[in-house]
Amino acid sequence: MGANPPKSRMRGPARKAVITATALKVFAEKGYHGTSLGDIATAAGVARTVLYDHFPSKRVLLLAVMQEENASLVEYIGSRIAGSGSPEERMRSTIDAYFSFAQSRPDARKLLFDHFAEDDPEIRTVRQGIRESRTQAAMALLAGDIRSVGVEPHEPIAEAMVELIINGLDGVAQWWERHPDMPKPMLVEGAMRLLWSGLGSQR
Amino acid sequence: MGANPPKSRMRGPARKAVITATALKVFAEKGYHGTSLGDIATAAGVARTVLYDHFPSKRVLLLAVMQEENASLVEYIGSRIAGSGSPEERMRSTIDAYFSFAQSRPDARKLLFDHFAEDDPEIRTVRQGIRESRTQAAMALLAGDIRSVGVEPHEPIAEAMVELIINGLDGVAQWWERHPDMPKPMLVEGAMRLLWSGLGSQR
DNA sequence: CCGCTAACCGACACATCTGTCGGCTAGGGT
DNA sequence: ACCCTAGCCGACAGATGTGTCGGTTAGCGG
Repeated sequence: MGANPPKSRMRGPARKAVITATALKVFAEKGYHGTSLGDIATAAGVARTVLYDHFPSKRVLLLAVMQEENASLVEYIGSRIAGSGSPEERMRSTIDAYFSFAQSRPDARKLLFDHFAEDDPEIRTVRQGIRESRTQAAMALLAGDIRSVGVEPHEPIAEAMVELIINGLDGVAQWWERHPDMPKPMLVEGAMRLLWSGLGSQR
Repeated sequence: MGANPPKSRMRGPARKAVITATALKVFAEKGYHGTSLGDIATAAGVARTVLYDHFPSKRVLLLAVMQEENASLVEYIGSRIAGSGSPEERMRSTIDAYFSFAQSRPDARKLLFDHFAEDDPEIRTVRQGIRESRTQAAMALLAGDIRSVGVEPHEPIAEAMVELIINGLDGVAQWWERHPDMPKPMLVEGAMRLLWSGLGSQR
């Protein structure tokens, strides 16, 4: 996969970075149980045991990659939310930011969103924490809009509505991966039409 | 897990039914790669090799269960869609039907929706077919509503919007499983508020 | 009551995967 | 120029999982 012939040695941190980047790709594609450390090692161009020089186990490797990519997602979205503008504009820019992330880092999106039903208890716990923090962040963003349709943000139903929005948008991102020709602005427009205006609005 | 002592022999079809029912539970909980035939056999109260008397391989077993449960879902929803009433009423009853299904058959929902990123090529293909037919069915249901907001149902963006709705509703169903105290009518109301009225509607 | 089919199971062969251990050597530090 | 550490690897042990084969027996049909 990479340029093997040179066979040069890397420094620890550099090799570790190669490993996490490769692990992201493979885990995203095949899921936790579906990938072996051998898969990752081969794809990264090193012997399998090298992975153990950097991570004590397969589980810890996945966890490290998940934490890393989640931080990256948070940073990515956080840095491009429009602080000002109308509520509508703010929501539009957030949706736009998420779709941008999905486009520029498809593996990260898959790792964080597509494999939520893994069975390992410890992984489940971490994943649950990530999801909850994500839901809370979205809740904070949408609190005003939710209130404006007559639901108080602290009510449980508000959380369910936020889940609908998050999962719905990710569903669009998944669809986009299968239909990459669709221009992003059109997707944003379609999502806004549904979530902001609603299907019941006459035209 | 079951009443073992009697140790009575079952007829072929009855045993097969026990196996598929058990396989549904275990696959739904742990996913394809996460479950072994030993897990299923133990949970079903038989020796592992008995599974091979009914299915030639693990993959075929999963595929059989998926087809079966998908048929069940289609039948369930199809039989309770309100044929008459306003577009709004029709949408509400469909959402209600899906939430009812999610509540009465949680394992089936998980098997069909939560594990969409399995890696086995053949499984992927079948799963993709199931999803496409589901999207088309929803599209047929929503065609009128989609058109009424200015999007033609044959445009690709319409498909993306349907994906948003489906994935969003399933996100609510997932949330409901973690918060079972929420009464269903309230969930339906919340989903309608978002998808029908939209967040932008003043109150 | 008896035989025979179909249900059931234990044991085996083979493959794959995780994690460990000790050895080799590239290449930076001195 | 040499050392010696940090990066890299092959080989091994143990666990787990799939699929096969042949034997055993429950219990239905005659």
